[in-house]
Amino acid sequence: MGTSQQQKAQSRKAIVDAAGHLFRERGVDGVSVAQVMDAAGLTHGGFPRHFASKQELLNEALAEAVATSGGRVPADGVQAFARGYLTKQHRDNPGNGCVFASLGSEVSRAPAETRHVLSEMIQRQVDEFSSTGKEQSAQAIGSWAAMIGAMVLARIADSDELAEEILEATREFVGV
Amino acid sequence: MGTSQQQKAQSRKAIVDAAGHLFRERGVDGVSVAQVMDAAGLTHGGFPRHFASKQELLNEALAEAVATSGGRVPADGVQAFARGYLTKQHRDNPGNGCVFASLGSEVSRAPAETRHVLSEMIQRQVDEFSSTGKEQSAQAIGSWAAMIGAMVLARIADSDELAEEILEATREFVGV
DNA sequence: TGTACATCAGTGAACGCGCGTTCACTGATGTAC
DNA sequence: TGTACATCAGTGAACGCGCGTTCACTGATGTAC
Repeated sequence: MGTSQQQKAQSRKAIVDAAGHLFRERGVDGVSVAQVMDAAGLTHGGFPRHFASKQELLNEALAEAVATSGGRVPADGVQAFARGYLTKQHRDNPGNGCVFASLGSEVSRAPAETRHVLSEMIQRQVDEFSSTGKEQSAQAIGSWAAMIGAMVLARIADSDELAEEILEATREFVGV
Repeated sequence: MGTSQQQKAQSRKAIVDAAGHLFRERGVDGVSVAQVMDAAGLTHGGFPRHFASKQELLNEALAEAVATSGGRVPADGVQAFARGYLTKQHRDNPGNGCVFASLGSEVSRAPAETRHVLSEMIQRQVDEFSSTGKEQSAQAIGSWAAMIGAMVLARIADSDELAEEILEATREFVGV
């Protein structure tokens, strides 16, 4: 089964998309390359035609996931962003949500290259916040951190009441 | 090599302690049972004399780790707690630090029993905060979430400057 | 206090299993003439 | 426009490896008498 260059690009995109969603849902170690390929509609043997290793796929999937989900917080609209972030909808759908909340503790132990990809995205976010002045910047960074921590706690909580209590308190705390 | 009941209790404690530290340092999937046993000064074959599975050890190690590290935040001293939490010292020593920052995203996907152990500890913490009144409680929960999120971000950051910037901003945000 | 014996913590080899990765093969793509 | 051929995306079987777990064995513990 040969395939055109266009089809190859589509396959690659399907693999990155599937990986981005599955990794956030089940963790990097909780998803095999074969499962990612299966979700992309392919068999696992074709994987090396697109990526040298699972690690390389992870780097790309994370960059893509941060870019296309709530990875970027507008400096002048942190509170509006928080309103959408601190929700049951987000809590129950990690696959489409914030990478730092779903994979944060895992990627802090990832190889240097993977950490670097995310570190640069954090740097860019902090820089954007910084452009608004020192005090506003601390407010924005602190609120961002609170959102991430609250989502982590809300997802560990095994009762909806407790999860909602945490999200509600954090909404109030960041001024939503 | 037979061993007394007292020695068995010591071995069990050594295993739980080693697991608590290693899991926080390298992640649950990043540490094998054999490595935990080795760190406890034993060989892996003796593991089933103490725990039915790695899962069961994880439950106990997490409970112990939360109890003996910064798992419990005093309701009337959140800011004092934050001062010790939001430090380079804590960032560089996950093995002794906050379980939610080092394993938060992993355990949100753990089996029900594991999540339950941690969920109860979160509930107890939230309840303690709640005893201080509604507005103070939201402040405390929000600050706690901000500490956890900030530590996650600071650990992903691959430059000390960026990490310090995040910790400093969050210190300011929570009023330290 | 001694002696015989059952218990069981700990050892080290072995187990099956799923993983990331490799590879011979296939057949459509798309270029050369 | 046709024809011959090299390329290579994708398939499916196979690879070595580390994992959690199991097990026969050992010898000190500590009880029964």
